[in-house]
Amino acid sequence: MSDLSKRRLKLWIRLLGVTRTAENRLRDYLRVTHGTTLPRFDVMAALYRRREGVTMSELSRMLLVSNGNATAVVDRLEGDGLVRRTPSESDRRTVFVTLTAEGVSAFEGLASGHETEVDRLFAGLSETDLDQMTDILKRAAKP
Amino acid sequence: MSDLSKRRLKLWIRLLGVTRTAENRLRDYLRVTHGTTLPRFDVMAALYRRREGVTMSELSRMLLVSNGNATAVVDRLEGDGLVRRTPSESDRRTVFVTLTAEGVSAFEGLASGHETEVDRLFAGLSETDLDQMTDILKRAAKP
DNA sequence: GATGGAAATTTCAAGCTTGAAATATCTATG
DNA sequence: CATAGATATTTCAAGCTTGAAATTTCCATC
Repeated sequence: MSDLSKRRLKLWIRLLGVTRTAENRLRDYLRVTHGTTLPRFDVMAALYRRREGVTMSELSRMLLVSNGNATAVVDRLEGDGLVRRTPSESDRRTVFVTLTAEGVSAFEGLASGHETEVDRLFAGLSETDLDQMTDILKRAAKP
Repeated sequence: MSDLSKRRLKLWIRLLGVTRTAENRLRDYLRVTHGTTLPRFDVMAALYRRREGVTMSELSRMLLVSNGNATAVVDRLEGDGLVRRTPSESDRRTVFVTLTAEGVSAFEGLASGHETEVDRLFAGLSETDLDQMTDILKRAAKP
């Protein structure tokens, strides 16, 4: 196994470390200041971006999680009135999920603090860094 | 909220995407070809690197997971005879965890395929990419 | 030597996550 | 039209994960 492949492995480990560190901090933020969780935030963020609603399948593809997972998180959010399921009229297998009004404002209450945390986490990165890294990530781990 | 902070957020989302994609593929590899899981692999990898053994606290710090999580995964690995707990002689609160001989060879059976998968996932990255990205990641998300 | 706070680990409940199986529906092809 | 395969979702069991509380042990200071 080549030196290059060893270096790719090292990079992966470092990448995982940065991601977990960031997730841990974002999780703390959400829990301490808003009593919520990262998976709930992720679902709400996806629905906020796609205000017209997404199907369960689209949602799990967007978040890169299993269907069963999407179902579970949406169930809980629905139970809390933050999200609504609307059956499709054209395809009876399909369900659209949307944020309720309450969900929209709950998300907006989380989002700016979340963005501040991300900003803090990556404060060490310049514009050039962002460009380079974006460029590199585009070539990595194609699904 | 500044343009720079918006770009940091975008980068974070992209980073998360790459990480999840990679994790999903590594999870598949471990499940399909070895019937095991990512958290078990992570623990074994940490113990393989530190063959003399680590304490439970060290382990959870290395993996960036909670103590309770480390306990649970180690419990299962211990039940399968892949890992051993040895109480410290100098501090009765402390436990050292090590791979058993069986654990070492089990890990070696996983590691090279895992490395191949990582290599595939990041095949699009040149040496320069690796250098740049490593450099940038060092400045990101300091714990 | 007592003791109060710190540190290491485990326990536990609740939530998260996966993957496989079950259900329901749709669609293309004969 | 029948039907076989594909697609959308849910269900479920098992494992993962967290965070808080409980337990035990250590250590510094009195």
